Amino acid sequence: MKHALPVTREQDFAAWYQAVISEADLAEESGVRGCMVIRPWGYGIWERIQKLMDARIKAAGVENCYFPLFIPLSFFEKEADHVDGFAKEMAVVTHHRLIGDGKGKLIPDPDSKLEEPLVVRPTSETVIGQAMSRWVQSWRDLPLMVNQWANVVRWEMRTRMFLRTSEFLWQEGHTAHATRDDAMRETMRALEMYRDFAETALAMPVVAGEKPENERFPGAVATYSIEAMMQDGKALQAGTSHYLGTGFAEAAGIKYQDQEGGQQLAHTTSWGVSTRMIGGVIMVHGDDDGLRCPPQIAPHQVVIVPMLRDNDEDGAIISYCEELAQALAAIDVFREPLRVLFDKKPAKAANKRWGWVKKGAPIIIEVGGRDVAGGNVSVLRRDRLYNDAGKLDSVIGSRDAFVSGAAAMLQDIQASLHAEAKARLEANIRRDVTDRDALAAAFTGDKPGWVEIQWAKPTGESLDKVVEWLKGHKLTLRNAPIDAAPASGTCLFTDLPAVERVLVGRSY
RNA sequence: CGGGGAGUAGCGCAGUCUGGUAGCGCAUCUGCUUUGGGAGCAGAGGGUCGCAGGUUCGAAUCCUGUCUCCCCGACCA
Repeated sequence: MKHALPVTREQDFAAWYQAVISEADLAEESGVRGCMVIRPWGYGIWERIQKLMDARIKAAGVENCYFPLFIPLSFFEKEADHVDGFAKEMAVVTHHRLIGDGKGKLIPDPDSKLEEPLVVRPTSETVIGQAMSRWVQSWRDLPLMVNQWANVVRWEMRTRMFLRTSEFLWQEGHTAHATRDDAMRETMRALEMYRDFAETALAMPVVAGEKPENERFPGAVATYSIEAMMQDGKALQAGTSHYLGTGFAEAAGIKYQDQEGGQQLAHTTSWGVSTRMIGGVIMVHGDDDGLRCPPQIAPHQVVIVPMLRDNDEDGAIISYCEELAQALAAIDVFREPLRVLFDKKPAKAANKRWGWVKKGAPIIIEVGGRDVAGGNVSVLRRDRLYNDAGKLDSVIGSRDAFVSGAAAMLQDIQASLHAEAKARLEANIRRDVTDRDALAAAFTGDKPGWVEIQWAKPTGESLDKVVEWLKGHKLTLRNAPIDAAPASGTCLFTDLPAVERVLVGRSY
């Protein structure tokens, strides 16, 4: 069977991933290390993610705001664990002016050196904490819940488009609460928001759980994540929510006067999802013909491609398509107007069709002269492109029937993408491994999936030993699923009674 | 940041060892012919060979430096 991409998932998953990004016009290299140009189709997907996530954030009573890109270096020095975690990957601004070097080049003007270097934000806990210390005076000011949509920079050693870029786009929620319980409730609310968003909007099944101590956000008391399984079995951390305790409040001075008149430190949280989610969508839903974009986040849900012949029939085809587009745009699906594009670009119809296949438009409609004459449309569903004979499954049917069923078809595509991914996730989590040799053996195949094991939740040196053993097998602890079955038996690393279960897997 | 590979037309590549001022395929453009479906034939346009120095009468080719990408490792909310 001929496929649209030059390489299949089976042949080389990493090369396939890059092929999807390039062939679907999602993003491209920028010439700056680890930084990508997000092209309109990729950015359109991000805008959809923003729109749907932003609604959920606001529904929880969190308000949007914006903080500066530059953070004074000294802000990071106040929280020791936090600076340890980020120091190695920060971009720093030290000068504010350029001068000619006399040889036609520009260099930073030594006279323009900043008194205090400015860090390009890797995350904004410190600067937002500073503001919170001004905004919070009384118990009546709590909870304080803000979010910002922003870009951040982390100078990672090894970058991969969407998955780990030097600069990336995200939202970061930051909240301050009077009590530990309130802050924990918010931490779990954000986690559940992400879990539901991934499953519903992205059709991407995930496992929500608590990260082990060694995987915690620098400075956090507890870190929770949603983990998604890619088609090669690897795990992708697709969102995180942190309970920060009072450490950041202490560093920034977020204190409030309680009802008894005493001074108390606030309990803070932070949580975020980023453009990494797009990488997850690619690796969960993509196939050998490109991306399969879940309808909820597809910039165009239905694309109409006219089969023009440069003859007298063209006018009729164009008006037929325009009327079809209008009829579709009047439909609501997922509680929003259906997004339809009539692709009038002057290109060969077959090339346009394959272009939309690679981009992953959920439904591609082809309209030729015979369709117009018969009141029909040719429908191609991206989630199941080929029929049993291995041919493109382009189904000719009545235009009116298609229009009245379009919303249901999009919902069906969203559901079938989710079901397919969910089945794969469940089929690839093993729960029968009880010793270390078996654990290592479980990861010898090509697509090993994950293993859920009994876990005594060791800490400190005991945990370090476990992590070292795992590292020797290229494995990591993903998270302790919050909805896992109760622990039973002994931890295969420590031989102590298990207190919970934890997922082990390879990761991105 | 360590080891390996690579940067030549929009894309994919050859040419580099053995220096003599650039070639192929796809794409693009034009014309003709086709057409329920990623078309055929003919012709045309497009590159200071990643960048900066150096050697040389002459550099894609040799030397030095540098940037970016890919793979493995280290690192990683």
